[in-house]
Amino acid sequence: MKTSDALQMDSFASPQEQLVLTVLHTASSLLGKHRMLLKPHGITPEQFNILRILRGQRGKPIALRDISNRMIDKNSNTSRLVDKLLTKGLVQREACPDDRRRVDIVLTASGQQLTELLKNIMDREMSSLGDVWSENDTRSAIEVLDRWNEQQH
Amino acid sequence: MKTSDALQMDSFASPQEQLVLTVLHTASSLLGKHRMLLKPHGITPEQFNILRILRGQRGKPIALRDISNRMIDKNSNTSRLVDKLLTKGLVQREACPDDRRRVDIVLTASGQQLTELLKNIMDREMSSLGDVWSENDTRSAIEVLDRWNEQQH
DNA sequence: AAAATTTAGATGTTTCTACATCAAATGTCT
DNA sequence: AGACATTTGATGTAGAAACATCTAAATTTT
Repeated sequence: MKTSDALQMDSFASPQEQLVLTVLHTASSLLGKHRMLLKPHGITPEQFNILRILRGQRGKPIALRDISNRMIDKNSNTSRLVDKLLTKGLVQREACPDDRRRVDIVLTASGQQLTELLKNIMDREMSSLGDVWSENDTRSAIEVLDRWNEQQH
Repeated sequence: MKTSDALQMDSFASPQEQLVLTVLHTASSLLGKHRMLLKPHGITPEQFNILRILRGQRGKPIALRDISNRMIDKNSNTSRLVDKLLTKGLVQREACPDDRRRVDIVLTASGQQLTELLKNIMDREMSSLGDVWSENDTRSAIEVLDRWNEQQH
């Protein structure tokens, strides 16, 4: 359902307002879909975000701080999200020798296994988007959105 | 900061994945900005969403159910959000004569006043987006995103 | 080196979300 | 009409976000 229909709005103050609402609505919808896909495995999208970051490290430990910096939602409380993953035995904490304030995180074997499984699920979902979004359209939409992001901070 | 820089990603599996992450990141960033703008007035973006819907009614009562349908985030618990607005004296509940299950909501005078103030703030914010987003680019980005939304449900 | 500042992470608190459940009113079906 | 299903909204609850605060360790300043 188009955003204007989903929100039952028949007019917008400006195309810019419409884009803002469309982005917010699309994000909420995408996140809902991700939540649904991950739920059977007891993982939230926020937790998966961390798993994906750790996977990108290919075994190299990464400090909690650096995980935070790479999160989609910078407000997420990475400390407590990692706690959840720890409880599930998916990640391990390691003391950081050269800076004792830091806490390094790595995937455990079962964490790697689950992450691969989830990544396959998510990749399949992403690749299905190719049917709706041509590469050109996709790139131009990215460019438009990022133009706003570049202005921030 | 561009999304790829903000997330410190140097490559994406596909442009489609990049767009998904860009949409999520942009939405989080937009929402953060809105939260910041509304905070001095004790209103969250979710609450403002309801105020904006009520404003669109121009005094005509609207059932809680219909507010839910028009919310950006369909998961929002409209019942409890309206409670917050009630406590602040911004809205009023009214019994609905023809269907006693329903609860109609209207803005109070002070609710109208605050909503106008907040709408001015948000409109000013939106119109500043015109500097980054040309009308053509904006329309095409909306079209691309909505193409995915149309596929859902 | 001592003092002051900054940084990394944990934790406390309040509010909100996500999800399930519940009760009452309405609608449907036979 | 009576039984069953659906709709509308409220509410209970676990967990997460938002925000502030706190401790320890490192860095900078003087």
